Amino acid sequence: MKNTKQRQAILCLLAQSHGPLTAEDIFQSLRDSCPSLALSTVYRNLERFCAEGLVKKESLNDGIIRYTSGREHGHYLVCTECDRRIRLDSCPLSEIEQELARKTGFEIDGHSLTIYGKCPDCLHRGTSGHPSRKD
Amino acid sequence: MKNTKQRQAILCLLAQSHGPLTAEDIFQSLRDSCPSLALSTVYRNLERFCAEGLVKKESLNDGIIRYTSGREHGHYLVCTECDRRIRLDSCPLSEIEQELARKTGFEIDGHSLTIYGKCPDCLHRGTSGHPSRKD
DNA sequence: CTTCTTGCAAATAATTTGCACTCCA
DNA sequence: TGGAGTGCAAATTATTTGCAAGAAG
Repeated sequence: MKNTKQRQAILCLLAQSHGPLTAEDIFQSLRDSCPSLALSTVYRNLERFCAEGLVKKESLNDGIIRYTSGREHGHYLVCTECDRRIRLDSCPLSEIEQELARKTGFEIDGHSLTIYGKCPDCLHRGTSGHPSRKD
Repeated sequence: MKNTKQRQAILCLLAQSHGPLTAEDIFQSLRDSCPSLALSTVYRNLERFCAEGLVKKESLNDGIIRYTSGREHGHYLVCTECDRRIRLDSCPLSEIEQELARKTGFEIDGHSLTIYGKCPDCLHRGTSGHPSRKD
């Protein structure tokens, strides 16, 4: 895989980001540092990075794909009101996966786990809180 | 919420389905039994059902939203080659969620968990197997 | 009747693709 | 220099919306 400014910029941005980013997020963020960058290049490279395992896709049930730096294997507790996220550090699934592989004959590649809820702030604000997120 | 043919048909289909369905899936499946049905009606009702808690959304990282009958709380082991799914019956997360709620003050609403891998058939067929699924 | 729903068509939004040109190795 | 990579614009695909006509309570 060739090394280009665009690829560096995208990977670098993802590595520095604290949460998952959409293709559009990345495109906008790189406007300044890489003005000629095309949105299609972002998509193409993200797809490529996924194939190489450098980056992971996720989609939080709103149909929009978000990408995270590959090392960033993590699970989140996300607030359905304000989208605030808390990273969960423990991953209780490795044993389960081994068991599952034995039972089913699958070769397990990975998993996605997200827990949804309402954060304390949004709870106290009542259910009629401001709509800071679409879904 | 008024009771219409369309709504019955959609809910009924979801209840009988073994796996999550896309809006398009539902639209196609109901072609015969409900010829005048519009795709936008499917979307509108699915959205409505989600709001009422009758149906749940999920998205398997391909950016396409799938819907399942509400009771159908389940987790899947899905093959990344052929999309075959195996339902997992145990859900090891309830304890974890309780712990999490105590620690973070979140009110936990639910979670999504999907485990990815390659099923025995696709493994034996080699990695260059037929592309039966996009992602 | 009156309001909630639907169907249709047109509008968005997200993502992909074709192709000529550019730039890394 | 040659082929992988890019930008642009156009094409798809998924989803949403406006509005007049239809059906449920």
